[in-house]
Amino acid sequence: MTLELYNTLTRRKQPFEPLEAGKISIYCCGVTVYDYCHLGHGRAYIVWDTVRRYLMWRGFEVRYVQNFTDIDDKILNRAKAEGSTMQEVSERFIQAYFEDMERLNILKADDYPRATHTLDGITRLIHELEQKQMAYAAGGDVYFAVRHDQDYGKLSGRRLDDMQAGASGRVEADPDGPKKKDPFDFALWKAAKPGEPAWESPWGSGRPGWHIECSAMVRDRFGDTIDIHVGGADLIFPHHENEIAQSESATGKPLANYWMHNGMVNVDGEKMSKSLGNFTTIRQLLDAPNAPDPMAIRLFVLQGHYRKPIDFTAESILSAKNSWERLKEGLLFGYKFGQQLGWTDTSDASFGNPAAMRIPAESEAVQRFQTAMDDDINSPGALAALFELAKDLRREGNIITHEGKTNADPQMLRQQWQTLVVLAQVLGLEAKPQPEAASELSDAEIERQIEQRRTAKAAKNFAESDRIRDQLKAAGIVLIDKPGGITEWHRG
RNA sequence: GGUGGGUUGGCGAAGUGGUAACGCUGCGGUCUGCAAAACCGCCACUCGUGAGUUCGAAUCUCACACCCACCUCCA
Repeated sequence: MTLELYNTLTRRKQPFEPLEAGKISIYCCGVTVYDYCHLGHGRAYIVWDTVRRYLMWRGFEVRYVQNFTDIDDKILNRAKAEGSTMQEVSERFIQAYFEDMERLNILKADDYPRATHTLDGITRLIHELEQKQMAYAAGGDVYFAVRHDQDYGKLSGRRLDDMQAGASGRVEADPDGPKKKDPFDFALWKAAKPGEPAWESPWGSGRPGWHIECSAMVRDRFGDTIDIHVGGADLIFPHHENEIAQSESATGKPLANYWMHNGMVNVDGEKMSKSLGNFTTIRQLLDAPNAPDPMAIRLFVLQGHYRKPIDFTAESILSAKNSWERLKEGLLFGYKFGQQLGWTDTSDASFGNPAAMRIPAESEAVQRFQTAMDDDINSPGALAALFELAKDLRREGNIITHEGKTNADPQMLRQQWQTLVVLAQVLGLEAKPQPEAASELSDAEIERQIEQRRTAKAAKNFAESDRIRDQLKAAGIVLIDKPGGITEWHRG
C-alpha cells in the first residue's frame, strides 16, 4: 500500500516520498502567543499530531518542529493593556499552550523555536534577499518585492494581477502602505517604534515581520528543504505564500515538498475566529460543568476529514461525547475483563501499553485502518474500523457482565482488544482505567439492600423497591433484574 | 472581481464507475411490576437541480442553484 497525501502546492493527492528514505521532517506553524488557544487551534494541532503519530506508526522516523511567534503587535497590545511586557505575556501563553495541548494528548514537538531566539537567522536571510535584489529597505523597514519573484502565488493559486488589493477590508489600517513599492509587498523587517522591544540590525533598530521567522526557523532546524510543511488553511495566503517567496528566493530550492492544510472549525456555519468573537477556548470547553472528556474533543475533530470544515455545535459535541463512551468501553475491555478471561499478565506493569503490543498487521481491522489513513489521512474511515472492534468487545463485555462468562475465544478477544488499543493510540485516543471509585457501600451492605428490595417487591411495595434501586444507583451500583426474580449488580 | 472547497438518511460523516461504511439520535421486539441495563432487529430504492457519457454513476462530462473559506489579523 502506498501513502498518498494531498499537496496544496500541486492541488492533488500524491504518493508520499521523503527526501531521505525512512525519515520525515515536518514543520508546523504554531500560535502567536497573545491569548489562550481556542478550539480552532485545538483542531489544527490534533490533526497534525495525528498525522505525525500515523507516520511514526508507519515506520518513519519523524522530526517535528513547531514554532511560537513571540514577537507581534497583538502581544504588544496585550502587554500594554496589562501594563506588562511582551516577554511576560508570551511566556504565560506558551505555558498555557503546553497545558492545553497536553490535555488533548498532543505529543510534544521535538523543538519549539521562537522568533525571539531566531534573530540571527532572520537578519541573515533578509540580508541575502536584499543582496539578490528581492528585498528593499525603506525608511528603516525592509520589504520583499513580490514582483521580482516569478513564482509568487504558486501555492495559493493566485496571480498578482488577479488579486484585489484590500479585498479583506483591512488595507486602510496598514500604516506601511506608503513605503511599499507594491501593495502586495510585505514586511521582512519593521523599524522600531518608541517604547517597543527592538533588536539591532543592518537596517537599524527594529523587529522582524511575521512571515520571515518561519523561513529562518526551517532553515536553522532542517536546512533548505523539508518534507512536509503544515498549518491552517487560513495561512495559505499570505503566510505560507510569503514563506515560499522568501525561502526559495534565498536558497533557490523548494522550501517544502508537501504542503498540508487543515480546514477551519465553524460555528453556525462560519469560521471560528478571534475577530468574529465566536470562539471557545480549549480550557473553557474542558473546564465547563459537564465538560466533554478531552478525548471526545479529539474524536470530534477526527470524525471529520482534516481538510474539510467542521461545525462546532452543542449537538456535535454531545454526539462526540457519546461516541467516545462507546470507544472507551472497548479500550477498557482488557482492564475490566482480562483477568476473568484468564489472561495471565493483567497485573504486569506493561499491561495495556500499546508499545508492548504485537498485533497482526494482516488483520482486517488493521488493513482497513491503514487503507483509510494512507488515503490522505482519512481518519473518519479509520475510526469506522475502530468502532467495529469496539462494538464487538463491548458486546462480549456485556455478555460477561450479565452472564458471568462468554463463549468467545479469550485469545481472540485479546487480539481484538490489543488491535483496538494500538490503532486508537495512533489516533491519540487513549483511555486509562479509573481507580475503582471506592464506594462506601460494602458488598454485604449492597446484598442486604437488594434483599430488602426483594422483600418489598414480593409484597408489591414498588414504591419502596424503586426507592432502594434509585438509592443504589445514586451510589454507583447498577441493578440488573433477571428472569426468575434474580437480581445481579455491578459497580458503575 | 479572482482562487479554492463543499452540497450524501433526523444530525454528523466516509465512499472517484458495479449498485450507500461508521458514529450519534430515534423506533420495534425480548426481558421487567414498571424501568434500567443487556441482547436481537429496523431507519437513504437514494446521494443539491437538470441534461449527457456508459451495460451500469453518489462517483465521469456539461450547465444551473445554493453554501463556505481565502484575496496582507488568523490554526
